[in-house]
Amino acid sequence: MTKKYLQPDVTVDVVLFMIEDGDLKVLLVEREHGPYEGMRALPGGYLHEGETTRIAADRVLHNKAGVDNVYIEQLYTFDTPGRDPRGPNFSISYVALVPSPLPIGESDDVQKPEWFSTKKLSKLAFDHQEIIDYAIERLRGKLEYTTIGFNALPKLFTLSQLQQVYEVILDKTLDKRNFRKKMDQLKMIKETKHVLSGMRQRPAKMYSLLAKPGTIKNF
Amino acid sequence: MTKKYLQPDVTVDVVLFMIEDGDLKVLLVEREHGPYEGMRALPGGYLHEGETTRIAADRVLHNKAGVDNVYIEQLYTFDTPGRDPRGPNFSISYVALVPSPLPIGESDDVQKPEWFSTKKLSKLAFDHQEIIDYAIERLRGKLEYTTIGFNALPKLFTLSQLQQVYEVILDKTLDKRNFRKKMDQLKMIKETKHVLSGMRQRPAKMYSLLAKPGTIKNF
DNA sequence: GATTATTAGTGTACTAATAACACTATATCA
DNA sequence: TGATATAGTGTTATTAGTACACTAATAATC
Repeated sequence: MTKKYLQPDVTVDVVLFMIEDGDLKVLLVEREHGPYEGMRALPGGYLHEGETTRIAADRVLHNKAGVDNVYIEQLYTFDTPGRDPRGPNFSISYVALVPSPLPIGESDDVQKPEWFSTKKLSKLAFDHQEIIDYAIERLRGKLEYTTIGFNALPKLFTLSQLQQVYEVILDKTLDKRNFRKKMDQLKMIKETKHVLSGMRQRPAKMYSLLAKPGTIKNF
Repeated sequence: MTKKYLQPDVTVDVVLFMIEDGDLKVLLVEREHGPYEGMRALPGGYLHEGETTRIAADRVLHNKAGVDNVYIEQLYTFDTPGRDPRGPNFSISYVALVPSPLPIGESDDVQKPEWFSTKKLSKLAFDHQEIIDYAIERLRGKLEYTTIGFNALPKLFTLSQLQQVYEVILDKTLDKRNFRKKMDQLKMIKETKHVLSGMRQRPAKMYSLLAKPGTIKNF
């Protein structure tokens, strides 16, 4: 094919969220060279030959955060002209939500990935702030009608932990009794015989999700 | 930049919906050559130099359907390997919803665009059936919490027409009185002094949308 | 071992939203 | 003028959402 049409560079960027210390945090790396050197950016990179964007996103998550098999979905394709000063570039972005505490060790990547509160971010490289804002919006939307929120927790969790996931993502406090009533009538979680104890307070019952995360609707 | 990374061809495909005869219809063209020759496909094409995907989508709509300034939003980026037998190809897809009856004349494009009911489609080129299915899903989702549905109607419309938009997209019948009550309490439309008459029945009051389509939430 | 601090866990009453349901009004057509 | 077709209109019952305060069980402290 003769080059009559635009063939942009394709990068894949991942907005990886985690909930920690009652805060919604996002994983950022430091740019080592090129445009925006020294600034914080979303973990990402060029698409390799033979890769789908989904596989590239998995690779980025594995290399930068040391996580595998996490919830991930395609977010949006950003193609504003000039978003990369080097030339035409599309960012196919993905959102992911991983459990806290992280089950796997940190990565040995050189770009020092770090978690930052989404509430106080300094100026980021490229249009990555815009991408993060859009990702938060998507996360909030999906929280209302899917089981996406459970991805922020390990397999066994307490109702207080679950409520905190909702509170942090929606950025508002919820009533404890109403929240539990809702969870009860949705019949999506089941009590286990485990308790979370040793925490200077009454031990909490632990629950598990009945269906696969991300599938059930009608919250 | 040396070619170490994948630079796929980028096509933009548009899922253009319209409601006609109580049916959700999608605009398809006939492929004149290349793979899937003679089969029906979504209107689309390669991205030109200097174009954003959004501008390319507008161009496709203008050329294939003769419509401008319609509601349109990015849907998804499809990149399954082998989706185009000619080589690596990304389809950045858009969904659009246009009013019926169409305010503008048909296009003079050679690919004879035609409207087809989404309920009975023959086998389509590429993964376009998958794209349409996903577009319908998105349309249904957005109908619940945005004013996207109003884009299927002209500026003045009757409540029965509006209800039909909801019924056709959601593929279920709605109760007339409950629908009107809901519209009333949402305070998003206002009565005009126009009526739609000449239709072998009692003339219907015409209404207009108060806010900009696509913006308001909380349906 | 008694006291304190901390979070877990529970029910009721009020309000708002949704769902089910049938008849009259006004035009066109024959 | 009678038939037909769609417009337009309220009430009741059910379900979901919201507001709100105390007791329970543990760890930590003295």
